Amino acid sequence: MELDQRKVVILTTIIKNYLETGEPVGSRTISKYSGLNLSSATIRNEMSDLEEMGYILQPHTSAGRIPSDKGYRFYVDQLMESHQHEIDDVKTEMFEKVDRLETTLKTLVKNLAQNTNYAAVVTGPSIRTNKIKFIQTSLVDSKRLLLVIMMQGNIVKTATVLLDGSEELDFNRVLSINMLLNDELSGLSVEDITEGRLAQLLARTNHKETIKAIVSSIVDVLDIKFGDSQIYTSGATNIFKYPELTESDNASKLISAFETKDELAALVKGAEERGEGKRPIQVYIGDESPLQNMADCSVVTASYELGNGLKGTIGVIGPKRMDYEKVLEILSKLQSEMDQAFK
Amino acid sequence: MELDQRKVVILTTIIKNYLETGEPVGSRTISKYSGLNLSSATIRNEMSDLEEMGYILQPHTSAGRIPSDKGYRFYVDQLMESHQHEIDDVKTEMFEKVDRLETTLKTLVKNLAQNTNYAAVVTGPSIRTNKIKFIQTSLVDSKRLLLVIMMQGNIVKTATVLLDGSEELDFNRVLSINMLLNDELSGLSVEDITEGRLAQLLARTNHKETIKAIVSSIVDVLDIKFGDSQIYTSGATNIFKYPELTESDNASKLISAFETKDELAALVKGAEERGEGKRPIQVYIGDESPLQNMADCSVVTASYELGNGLKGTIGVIGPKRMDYEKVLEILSKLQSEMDQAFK
DNA sequence: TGTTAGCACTCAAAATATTGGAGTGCTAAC
DNA sequence: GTTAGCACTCCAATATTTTGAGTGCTAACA
Repeated sequence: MELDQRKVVILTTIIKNYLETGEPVGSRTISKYSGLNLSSATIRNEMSDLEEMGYILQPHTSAGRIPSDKGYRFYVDQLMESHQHEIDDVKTEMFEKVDRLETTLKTLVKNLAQNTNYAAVVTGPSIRTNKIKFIQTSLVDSKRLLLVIMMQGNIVKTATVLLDGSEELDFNRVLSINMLLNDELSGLSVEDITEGRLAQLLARTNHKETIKAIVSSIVDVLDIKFGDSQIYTSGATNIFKYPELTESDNASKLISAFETKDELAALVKGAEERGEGKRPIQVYIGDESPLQNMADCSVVTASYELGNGLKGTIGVIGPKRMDYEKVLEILSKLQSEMDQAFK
Repeated sequence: MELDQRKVVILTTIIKNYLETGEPVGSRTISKYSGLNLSSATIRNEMSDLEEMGYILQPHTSAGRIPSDKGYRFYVDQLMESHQHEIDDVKTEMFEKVDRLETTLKTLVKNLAQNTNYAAVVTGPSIRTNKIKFIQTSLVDSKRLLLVIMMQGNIVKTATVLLDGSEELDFNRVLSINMLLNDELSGLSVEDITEGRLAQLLARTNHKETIKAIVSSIVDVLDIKFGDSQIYTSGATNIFKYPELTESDNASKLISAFETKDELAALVKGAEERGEGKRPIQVYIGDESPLQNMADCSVVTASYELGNGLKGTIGVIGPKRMDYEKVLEILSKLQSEMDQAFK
């Protein structure tokens, strides 16, 4: 059977109506609002076809129809087509304009949640692949060094290094250690700090123990798992606005995912990687998402790039009957707002 | 009417039973489990008295009784009495043993939620009253300084200072600026940084614009509102385990409080201040809590002290039928664990 | 005088029955 | 190909009944 123009109109009408109301849509409703001027009986015939083709389904006999995942997929693909220019715009360059990335991301995620009325998640660039700009240590007391690392994009990480006290340090020695560290390590990412590098470093100093402790701290701070990578969420409570996400213990599971964040991080990062080379906005509908908990949700992700390989992701999580059109629009709007913020 | 021994036993039995089951308790149950060897009829007479006195109430005629807030209050006060030694123990000194306070607090709050099955919240010491240990700035590029501040308790804050470029800086100039800053500001809290201080500082330097920018950054970073002060939460989803907190849109409100955190911060801080000079553990039952959203909850808070005026609070939020005994116990246990952690 | 058995009564919650209406599929006529 | 009409289905809302836990009161008892 073929999906002709009339069927497309009917399918779209069903979906749009269902997005608004969340109730199954009956033939009479479509007959009235599709603009096709067909009687409900005719519509019924077409709906029967659409159901057979898998685009819509009945929750039970004698109920109206609701879109299936396949139906949503068709709708979203169509939408992506017609918003192509906006979508391609999202990828943007804002490297080095960043001053307080953290603050910006927090604001961003908040706006996103408020504007969409869905839950929002934003990840900052991964530090694992980010490169060290400079390193600085300073003496806190006889057994402690304060370690400050600045990464590309002006992201700062700090740690305290505990010393065993076997090597005496003073201001000048710390200064030379700093010079050595910067000389050897700046421009590298954690992944670049190999055994070989370390050996090379140690060959150039008398303070071997101290250097060992510092480097191990550096790796510690930067070599963190998914879960700990910068991830901000907002609007988790928005899911309470959609009954289909709240029934039984769905709500509990979803909220829990937002509380622990690592599942979310994996989801969003996964989207980023899978999106490699593809369009920068991706939509997962229901089961398409890799997460069990999200089987009743749709997830829309957009990646952004700060340049120099620093990438992050913005995501919106809501019910399957999400207002996809609005979400796509907002994602591209936020992009330009971020541009403003980093001017 | 007097609350004699027998009435106390009955009241306690009602409360304990209700804590376990969450269901109204009837006279027959008490007759069986109180150990009093009285018939249900006698118990009924006593319950009638207890109700008149306001310790218990009936959700509706011909239902069993549940504790009123007054009843809970009586029970908790009694409990506090018998656990006095544990409770007084909670106040502890761990100043300067702290190495990564942040990590510890995160672990603490997680443990607390897991052990109690309630929601947990922990606040770090307020930075406003914390004193500066040392300050360090370093040149990032011609228009940017990296500012690192270490506070008492080895809490580190960083910021980037934007310069207008009117004053040229080099390594040695930054060094002298650092010395000056430490000389003038270390040992002070933000509250101590007055106009007078600033003037005094400026009198000693040629880099007036730079110093102004730096000090304003320092104040910015440290002089933050309640909401931004260190606050960690965990186990918000535990509230789904208690139906009485989930019905209608209670859950939504509670979870939302956990998401935004500032209300929570206010609650917990408030407890800390109101607890000034009193016992270090406090219990708020239902309406006793200053927060609307928490009217159906009980909140137990304990304050800890790192010494030198650095105080924080640990809180547990759960249903009114909270296992108060267990919570009090766990709070004192966690305290000793923290001691261990900081050895 | 305090305790208890017994009984009539109450009321929420669970189980069951009733109804209404939105929606469908099918058929026959246009 | 389109449509009116009709019998049929089934959810959801409402009403009804049943059940049982619990109460208060009274009268008898130790």
